[in-house]
Amino acid sequence: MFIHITLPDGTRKQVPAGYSVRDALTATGERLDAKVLAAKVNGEPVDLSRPLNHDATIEPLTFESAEGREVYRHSSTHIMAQAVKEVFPTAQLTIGPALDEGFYYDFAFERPFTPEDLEKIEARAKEIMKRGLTVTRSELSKQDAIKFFQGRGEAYKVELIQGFDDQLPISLYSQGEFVDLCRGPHLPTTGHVGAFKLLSTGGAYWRGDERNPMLQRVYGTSFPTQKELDAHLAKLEEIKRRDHRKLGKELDLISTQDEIGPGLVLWHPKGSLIRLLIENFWREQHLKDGYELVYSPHVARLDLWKTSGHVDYYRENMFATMQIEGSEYQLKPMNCPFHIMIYKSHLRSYRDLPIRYGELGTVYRYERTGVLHGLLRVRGFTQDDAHLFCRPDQIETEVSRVLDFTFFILGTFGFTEFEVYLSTRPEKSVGSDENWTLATTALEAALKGRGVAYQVDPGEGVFYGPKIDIKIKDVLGRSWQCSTIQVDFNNPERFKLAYTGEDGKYHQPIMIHRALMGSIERFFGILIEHYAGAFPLWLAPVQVVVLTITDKQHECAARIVSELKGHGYRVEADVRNEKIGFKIREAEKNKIPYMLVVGEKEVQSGTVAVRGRSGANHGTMPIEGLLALLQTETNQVLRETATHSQTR
RNA sequence: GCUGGCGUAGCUCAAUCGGCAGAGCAGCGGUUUUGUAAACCGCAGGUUGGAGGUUCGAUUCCUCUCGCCAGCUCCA
Repeated sequence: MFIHITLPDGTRKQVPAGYSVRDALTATGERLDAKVLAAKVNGEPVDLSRPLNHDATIEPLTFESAEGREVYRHSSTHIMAQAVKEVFPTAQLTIGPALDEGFYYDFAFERPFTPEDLEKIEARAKEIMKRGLTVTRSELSKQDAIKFFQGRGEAYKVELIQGFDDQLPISLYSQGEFVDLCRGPHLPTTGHVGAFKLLSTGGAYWRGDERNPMLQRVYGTSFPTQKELDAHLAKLEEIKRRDHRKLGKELDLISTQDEIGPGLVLWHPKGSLIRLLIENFWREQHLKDGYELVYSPHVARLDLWKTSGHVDYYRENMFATMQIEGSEYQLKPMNCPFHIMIYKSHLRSYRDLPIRYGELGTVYRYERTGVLHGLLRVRGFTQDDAHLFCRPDQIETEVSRVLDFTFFILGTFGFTEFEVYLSTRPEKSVGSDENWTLATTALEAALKGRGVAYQVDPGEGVFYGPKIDIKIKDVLGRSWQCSTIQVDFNNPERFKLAYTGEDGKYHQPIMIHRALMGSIERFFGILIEHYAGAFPLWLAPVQVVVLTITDKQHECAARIVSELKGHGYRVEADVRNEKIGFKIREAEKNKIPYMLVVGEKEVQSGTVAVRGRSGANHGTMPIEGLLALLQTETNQVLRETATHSQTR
């Protein structure tokens, strides 16, 4: 009996039934490309050794595809698990999946793995790769599989299998003495992994639940070649080099201090200046975009948060209340109730809507100590918050506006790639089906209307309404959650918000919560890493530094500084009794965009020698030339701003 | 919060077995007047995160506590 197979290029072949994928691919004498790791048969990833019994389309998988990499890393983690079992026979297997850039495996073991253990495991894993063991798949009934793993003392595997469907066979993969429960597929042999490295260890709860026992997780990664592995390791180094905690300290931008408390940030003058520039830009653009800016207090009566529902839904993340003159007050975890109260301060007409209140509002949230992280996760932070009050029929337009505005604001900071998620109704939620459908449809329509590609996150919405989350991609390709746009019908109800309609009757407005940068602290942390501390000219705390060769140029330097200051630039002069190399080194370390070297020659000719950050030589020019250079660079931001305003 | 690791000068790091706490950079004082990423000499800088304990003696060992780091969980 013969079957027909179809390849991605449209080629069709006839091969005997029972041929393996590999045989089918090479049936007409072709050589199997060494890069082929596994294959997708009728869309399902399978081993190359899988027998084919029916007509099928076959798509070979290589490391180039995400699915191919997953197979590769999955086999890599099996190799690591085998190494662990060989070196530490008492370790029990649990689970070990592939990740986007590597893999991990969780083991139940009596103690944490040490760096020395890691070396031993890695050495053994490499030896297993050299052995080139054939990886074979087998199937057992659920009962037999349980017996098999019980016999091997793998209690966690037994527990996993017990949760599986009784009817379906359980697949196992073995290589040498090592056998693991696994869906597969896998590489043909352990020799197919080229370059392999273990990276770190850490604790992880069994099934991710903190009530369960702590397992020992080992992270690693693998690539076909050492060169690719080295490139990946270099990227990890680059991430370390850009760490905002390190750069924030080195550049004297921010600090956190024990005496003040964890997750509470001090903004030093240079960090504050950058923040001021960001905030000024933010305010200007919001005013242009039809927002009204407001301020609200940092504490308020607890009753306010009872009304808003935060006491019921958010208490775990709130600081403790304080007793003032017999009533309870609460440090604010959110800005929305205040904006609502401004809305409520007088009657609103349908003609007033939409109303857009924006605030750089500082909130305080109690976060568990273990989650705090530099600027990215803190306990006191400022949200670039806004609340839009609108009629149901205005949701779509408002969301469209916000989308445009978001991409514009984030684009100004050099973020041009985004991941957009639409989160729909979760199980625990309030509100009518009509409202949920209305809001979700409006969000979807807005996304489609702006031509934004998005993914749906089912059930990931907030309890009070659906939302759009926007993640930005930084220069290293990492994604960061910043922007969120959330529809809310709960708070208008809780606070009894109303507007007078055309019909003279009261109607309930819809609220939209939105933040673009999310939190200024977090956004700043991301910016530091995105720019590696080398802020663009318009954000650099010091834009230009004048470096004198000898003290004969002091006067000239002072003149240049005052002239540039007159044009609004942030300039300093370094007239210390130091060699020019020393001054340049320091300016480089401070990542100052432009250095003006002024010596006898420049004084004579009335010019400056312009050196850009990282050594760029712009040559010698008169001050006017420099001003033109600076202006061109800052104007770029302004021009884009103007373009956005025109489209409004 | 949980598991593990780590807290020494402003910063980066030393200190053998429990035996006088040290270096580089930064700072300050001098010398040097210098041409594109570190001139030279000197001075000063510390209750070794905090509290308790063991010991003749603790940076070192033990207990507690605060903070940081990695991971888990959670999230702007």
